[in-house]
Amino acid sequence: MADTSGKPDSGSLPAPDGEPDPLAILPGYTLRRAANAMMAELGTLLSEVDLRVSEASILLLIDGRDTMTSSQIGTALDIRSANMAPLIGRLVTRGLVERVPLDGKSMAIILTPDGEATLHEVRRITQTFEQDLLQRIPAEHRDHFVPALNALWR
Amino acid sequence: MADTSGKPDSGSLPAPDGEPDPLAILPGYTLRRAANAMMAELGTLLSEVDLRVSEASILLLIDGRDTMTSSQIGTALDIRSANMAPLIGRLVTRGLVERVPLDGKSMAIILTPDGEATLHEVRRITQTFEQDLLQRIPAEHRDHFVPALNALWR
DNA sequence: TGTATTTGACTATCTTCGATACGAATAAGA
DNA sequence: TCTTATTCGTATCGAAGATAGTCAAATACA
Repeated sequence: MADTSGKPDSGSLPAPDGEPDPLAILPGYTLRRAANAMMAELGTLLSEVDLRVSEASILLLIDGRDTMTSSQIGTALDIRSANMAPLIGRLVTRGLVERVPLDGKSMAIILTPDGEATLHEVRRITQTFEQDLLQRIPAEHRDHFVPALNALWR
Repeated sequence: MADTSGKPDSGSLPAPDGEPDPLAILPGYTLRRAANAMMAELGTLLSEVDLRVSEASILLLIDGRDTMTSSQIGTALDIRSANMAPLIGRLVTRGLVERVPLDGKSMAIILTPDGEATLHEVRRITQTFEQDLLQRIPAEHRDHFVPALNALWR
């Protein structure tokens, strides 16, 4: 930082400020950087309720549904059933959801009262987060954001 | 952000076809899904040259520069130095880059001839990928995509 | 009805990515 | 010289995602 640093900084070295990241014009690269930055931020916010992004997503998804199985949740969120098991397991251990037998093979994953209370906090956190995210996007681009993203995976 | 006044949403029926993901209107969620989908796709494409996305990014970044240290690369790509070490190590092992002493402490990471040849393949792959990505976005949203994303992290 | 296939939940294990914590060597400053 | 900074690197951890495969229940069908 200090201009007296021993860094050679010879004439051939591009100035740190004058040389923009040449990758920043690549849509895929900016998509990755933006998603990483936003998910890191959301993760920090959600640490307040000791939940990870994927866990919070599950709570948001199953709210108001009482017959969603773990495999249906996995299909909706694109999480393999092998990865759903420990995910649901942790939520069960924490008393946020419970498994209710549907037919002897399938289990419905439903919110407990504690889960509903936590979900309330999750909604508060995510709504603030989503609002802030949109606010950072210049107004003229804002309405194009979600439709453009949805075209990439839906 | 939920549009409570919008569509009746078919009531309580969890119809397999008619039940859209209620999270799909959340900007942060769509950002994550789109980025995951795109990076998985790019990863598949780059497996042709046996490189991961982060490794290809490094090659693209250091091309034409001969005094970039591993810490400068890490700063540019937002990769911790602890994670840079094995990343560079693998590229060195594969003969794509080499470490050149700058001043006895710092090492410049530069492309080898093999690295330049591989970079040529990487450019071909990523250019096709980036073009395809943009093509998937409806034309009226396309020009807003990169500016909106850049507002989130730059 | 009886057999075969599919499905749902789960375990174990592997890979990638990112983050800390720490150690060694060099450079810079008191 | 001694101390502090920085740089590079190690070891290790955690989250997320993927494969392979077990087991039992549900379903399809001859």
